[in-house]
Amino acid sequence: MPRIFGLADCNNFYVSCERVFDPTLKRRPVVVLSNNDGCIIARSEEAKALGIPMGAAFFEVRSLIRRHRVEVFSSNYALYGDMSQRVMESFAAFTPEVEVYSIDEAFLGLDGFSGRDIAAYCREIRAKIGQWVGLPISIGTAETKTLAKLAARLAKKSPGGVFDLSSSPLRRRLLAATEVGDVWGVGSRLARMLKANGVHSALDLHDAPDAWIRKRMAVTGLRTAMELRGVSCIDLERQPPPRQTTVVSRTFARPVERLDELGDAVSTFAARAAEKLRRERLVAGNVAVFITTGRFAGEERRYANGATIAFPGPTSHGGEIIRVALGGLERIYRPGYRYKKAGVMLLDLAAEDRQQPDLFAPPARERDRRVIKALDDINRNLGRGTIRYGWPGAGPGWRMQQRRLSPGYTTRWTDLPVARG
DNA sequence: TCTGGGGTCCTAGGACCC
DNA sequence: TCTGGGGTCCTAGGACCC
Repeated sequence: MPRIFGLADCNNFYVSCERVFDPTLKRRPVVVLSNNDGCIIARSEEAKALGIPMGAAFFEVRSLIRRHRVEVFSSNYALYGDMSQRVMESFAAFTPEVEVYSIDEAFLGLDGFSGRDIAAYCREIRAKIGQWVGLPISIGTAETKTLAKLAARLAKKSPGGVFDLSSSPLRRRLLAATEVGDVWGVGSRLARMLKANGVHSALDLHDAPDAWIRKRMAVTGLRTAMELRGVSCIDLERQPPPRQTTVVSRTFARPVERLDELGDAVSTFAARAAEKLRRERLVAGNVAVFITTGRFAGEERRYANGATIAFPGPTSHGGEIIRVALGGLERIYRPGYRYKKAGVMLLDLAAEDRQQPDLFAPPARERDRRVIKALDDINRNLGRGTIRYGWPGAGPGWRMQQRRLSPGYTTRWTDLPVARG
């Protein structure tokens, strides 16, 4: 029996959430802004029609917004998260197979309903979500997740907000009318490469030879092509896989220059990250801190750096995480720059109850890893080239390693930000 | 002046061990 | 000191997603 997947997608999710709490916003242009009110992250249909692009900097479209009296909201993630949860829980009334894919999307397993008119069933789901939660959604259905994503795009423009691609006699024609870059799994880089090679539509990719796809797009690309052909390669994931990393980072409203101010920010980020960890009963093995100057600084001197530090043992202890993160910050901070962004990332997450020390990691190897990590942090921010480094006492003579580093950058082992043992 | 935040996966290539 | 293959682990970098 062929699989049938549905993709349910909330329309203009953040804007729709705001409308639930203020119905006078209906049929008016509305946008929602990112943190610091920096740029546009959600638009109502009316706002899209005015030509306000997704991701536009707020200051760039300010006059347009004023002229057309667009309603503007700062984002309210607590509200959106709560609304999202209500929608996702509502889906469970219609199928036991629900994969929460993002804050505003879920894949639904609809196999069991093959005997029924699938589109009619989806219209029922849509009506009930509208009634129970007050949010408009669209649902696309097909034999694979990739096709269901395409179907959901078509559903947005269909009367009734539902589209079943599995039974559509127009399938080839619809694929031909879909830009290859609009296919799930084909981003801007691959789209450019594909177009340069004459693959313009989803149908072109569907028809391309496997060997060519494998060579140019790796296995993920091949999987995408197979999915376009109706062969399901990406299954539903009812339980989310365990989290591997968590990040708290922010762009500052104003440039920050002083170490103590950066320290305040980093402490806050570290504390939040630690909270996330404890909420999910996880522990972290490493913490990374990073700071950067602006991306749009023009002539200004740029600087970006990060440091990764291993905890003595896996931890979720807020105080410890803050302390270690601040230590990392001190290592990478350079005065005289205008910093625009900082962040703290917790790595190597594991379930709290299964933590055990790694009994098999010899100390020398641990040190080796830390040196390489420290160098890679430098490396990542400076570019390519080659350096050699080592330290005395590691066997006969110095142990030497090679790492790529930026041209023109030289260092001696004594320069390295590590303790010598 | 003002340009988001948080994730995952795949591959190539080096280190290391036998 | 050189030769060499096979396997594993690790990382950066590049790609993707919302």
